[in-house]
Amino acid sequence: MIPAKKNKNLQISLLEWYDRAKREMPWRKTRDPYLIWISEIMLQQTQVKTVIPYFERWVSAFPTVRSLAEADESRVLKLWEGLGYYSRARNLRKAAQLVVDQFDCKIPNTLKEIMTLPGVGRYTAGAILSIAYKKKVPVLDGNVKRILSRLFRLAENGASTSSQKILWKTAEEILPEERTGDFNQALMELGATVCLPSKPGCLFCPLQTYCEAKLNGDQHLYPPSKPKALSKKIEVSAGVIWRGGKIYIQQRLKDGLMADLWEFPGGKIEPGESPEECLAREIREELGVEIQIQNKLMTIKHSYTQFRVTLHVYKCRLLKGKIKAVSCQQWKWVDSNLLSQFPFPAANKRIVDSLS
DNA sequence: AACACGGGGTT
DNA sequence: AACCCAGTGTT
Repeated sequence: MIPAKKNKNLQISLLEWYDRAKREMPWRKTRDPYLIWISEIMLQQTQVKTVIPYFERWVSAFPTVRSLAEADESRVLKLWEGLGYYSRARNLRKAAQLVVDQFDCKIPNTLKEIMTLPGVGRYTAGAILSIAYKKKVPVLDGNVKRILSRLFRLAENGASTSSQKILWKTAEEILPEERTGDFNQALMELGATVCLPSKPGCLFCPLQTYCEAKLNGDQHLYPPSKPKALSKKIEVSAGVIWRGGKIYIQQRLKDGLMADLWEFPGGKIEPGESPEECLAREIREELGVEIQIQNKLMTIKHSYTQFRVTLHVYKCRLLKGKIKAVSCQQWKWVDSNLLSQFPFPAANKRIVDSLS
């Protein structure tokens, strides 16, 4: 809980700052729910500067919900051209038709109803209700998350569901009774112009005397950075080749990634290739033999620093050919209960564990 | 909870 | 080049 007095003072300071420092934006000259709605959709993941010309053109082309509802989709998309996330435009048109048909041409003014419109999630719903209808409803976007995290030293970055929940709750608690729409916009404005992600301008911040992170001098620690996105995903096949009670393994080259470790043969699945096709190809290329795939043993997901690997593991046997391994230091046929003596990379280790 | 969706700005 | 951004819908 936020102490009532602190909350009140903080609200006053922020609103004073907003009145003084807010930037001019076309949608700040209106309280038409339709126009507020359009602006909020356009502003999703899109910067103000980019949105302004699109908004102006849109208002001229579709000044009312009805004009949008009656427009051809191709014309709507043409106006959106270059703005990205095109489903926003398609949803906007669909939602406009819903508003005309089911809500008597009026943008709904309750959270429950407005969120039935395609493209309107909790953020957008909160923005429209608070700005256009003066309802006391919070918003939570990237800016507000960052500010709340710093203001209350919340170790939340919004990554998990529970973290989201805490942030929404806080966004609600902090809300003033009056001027809720301005207050919400003020939070976002502060996040966009002062409380920046990397270099927060605390010296110019109207909330500097309330901000727990600033008071502790550790504002740079909030919000805690999200775990690095595991950008690249790769799919790999590996084969457990049995011959007379023994299993084939090979030792990786002495340089490079996971040097000198042992592994099961296999490789990366190429586009359009099935895991089985991949395995047969890789073994043909690396060992010079043909194999028969008997059955799938397991699927392993494993994260490396730079990759997230899905490893498809198959039990196989040799069909024909004599093994002559390339791109490995040496190879061995090993009794399954001796496999664990050899060092394997983590993902391969899980195959070993299942075999012994 | 992870992912796709897009383009532009920042580091 | 990676990361971030006034998010939402789908799986």
